[in-house]
Amino acid sequence: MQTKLGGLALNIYDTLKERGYIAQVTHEEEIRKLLAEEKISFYIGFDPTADSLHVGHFLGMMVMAHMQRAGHRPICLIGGGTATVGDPSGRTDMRQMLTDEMIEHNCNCFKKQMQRFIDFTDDKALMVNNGEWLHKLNYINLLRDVGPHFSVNRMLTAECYKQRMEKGLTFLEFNYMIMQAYDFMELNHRYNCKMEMGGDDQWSNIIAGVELLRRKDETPAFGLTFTLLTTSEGKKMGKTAKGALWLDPKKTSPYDFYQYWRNVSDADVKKCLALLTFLPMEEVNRLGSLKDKEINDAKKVLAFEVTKMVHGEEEAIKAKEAAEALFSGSGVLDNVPTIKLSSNTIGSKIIDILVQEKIFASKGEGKRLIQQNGLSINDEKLNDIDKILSCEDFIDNSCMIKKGKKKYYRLILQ
RNA sequence: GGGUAGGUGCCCGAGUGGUUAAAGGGAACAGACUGUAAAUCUGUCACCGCGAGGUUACGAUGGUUCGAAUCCAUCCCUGCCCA
Repeated sequence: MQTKLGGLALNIYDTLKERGYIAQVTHEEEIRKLLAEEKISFYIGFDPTADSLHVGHFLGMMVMAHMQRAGHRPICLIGGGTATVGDPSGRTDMRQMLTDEMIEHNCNCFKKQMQRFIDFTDDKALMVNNGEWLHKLNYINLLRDVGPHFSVNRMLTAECYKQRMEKGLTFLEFNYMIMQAYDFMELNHRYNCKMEMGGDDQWSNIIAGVELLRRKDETPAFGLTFTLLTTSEGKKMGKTAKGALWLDPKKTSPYDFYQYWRNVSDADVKKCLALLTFLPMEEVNRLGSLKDKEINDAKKVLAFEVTKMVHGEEEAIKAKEAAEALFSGSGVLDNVPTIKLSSNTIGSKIIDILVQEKIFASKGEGKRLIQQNGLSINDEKLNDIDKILSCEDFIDNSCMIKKGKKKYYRLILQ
C-alpha cells in the first residue's frame, strides 16, 4: 500500500519512519530503494517462550502488517530451535529451556493469534520454525561454514554481550547470535529473504546475520530494528501488576486490555497511536497534540483501536461500554468484569470472599486495603474489615466492588 | 583443577550470634490532589490472627548454641585471577 500524503506516494520505508517504528537500519538509502522497487521477503523472529503473544510482539506484527500491505512478504520465524538456548540480550538471568512439546504448543498458539494481523493465505506470509534446520545442524559443518566469518573479538564488543560480561555469559548463550545469523542465511537461501527486522535489542544479532550473508555469500542483506515500546520513563510498556499484557483474552481480559491503553500517560499517547494503530498520521498528530482533559479522548481512541485489532470489534465495544458505565456512570453494567458467587456465600465475610476470588492476593493485603480506605461496596467506602456480605448489598442481584481507584468487580449471585 | 570474592525479601543493596520480618533505595499498592494523566505529599509493602501472638524466610542440607541471615561442615551456583 502506498500511503498517499499530499498527493505524493509514500514509500513504505518513509511510512514506517514517519510513524516512528524505525530505530536503526543497516543501509538506509539502499533499503528505501529496495522497498520501493521490489517486493521482498523479510523476517522477524519470535521466541515461543510462552503460550501467548504479548504487546512486545504486537509491535512487530504491526510492522509486518504495514509491510504486507505494501506488498512485501513477512516470514514469521518461530525460534523453536533457539528457544532451547536462550537469548542473552538484555537479560540478567538465563532463559529457561523449553521442551519440544511446550514449544510446539506455543507455536500453535502464536499462529492463531498472528492470523488476526497477518494474512497467511496463498503464501502471502510464511511461518517457519528454525528447529527445522537448527536441530539437524552438524557441528563440524557449521564451524567450517560460518565459523570463519565471525570474529569473536567483535562479537564480544556487541552491546548485548557487554552487559553480560559482568554477570557471566555462557558459551551456550554466546552462540545465540550465530544461530540467529544462521537463520537469516537459511531463510535467504530458502525464501530469498533479504531483510531481517526485530526489536532494537536485536540489533547486534541482526547485523551478525546481515554480515554473514554479505561475507559468505556476497549477497546483499539488510537489517532494520524498530523502536522498543517503552514508556516516556523508559520502562518497558505492557507490564501490568499481573505480569505481561497478553493478547490471549484468557490471560488478559479485553476489558483489562482496554483499560491498559486507556491509562497510558499523556506523554505516551501519540507514540502508541502511531505504533499500535493504523490511524492516518494526520489523525494521530491531531489526537496526540490534545492537551489536558482533552487528551482523554485520544486515549479512548487508542484503547478502542488497539483492543479492536487484538480482540475484534465486538469485544472492543463491550470493553468500551463497560469502562464508560464504570467511569462515567452511564450505560449498562453488563460487560463489566463480573464474578459469579453461589448464593451460599451470603453470610461470609466480604474479605474472605474476595480473597477466595483472587481479588486480594492475601487476607493481609485485603485488610490493609480496607484500612487504607481502598475498598468500596456500591460506592460506599467500606471500613469494617469484618463486614459480612448480605442480601441487602445486592441491587438487582448485583453488587459493585471497587478496589483502589479504578478496579471494579461486579458480584452476581447464582 | 588452584586461589579469591560472593549468593539476603519483586529488584538493587546494608547487616556478621540475641533489641532483625531484616536499614536504605527503586518498583508496586492505597489515600489526598486530578483528567481513569504526570508530578507531589502521606501511608502500606512475608503469611495467619481483631489483638496479644504465632508461622515461614536471608543459595541447599546438616551441625554448634538457651538463641544463627550471622559460627562450623558438606554440597550447589556466580564473578575475578591463575592453569
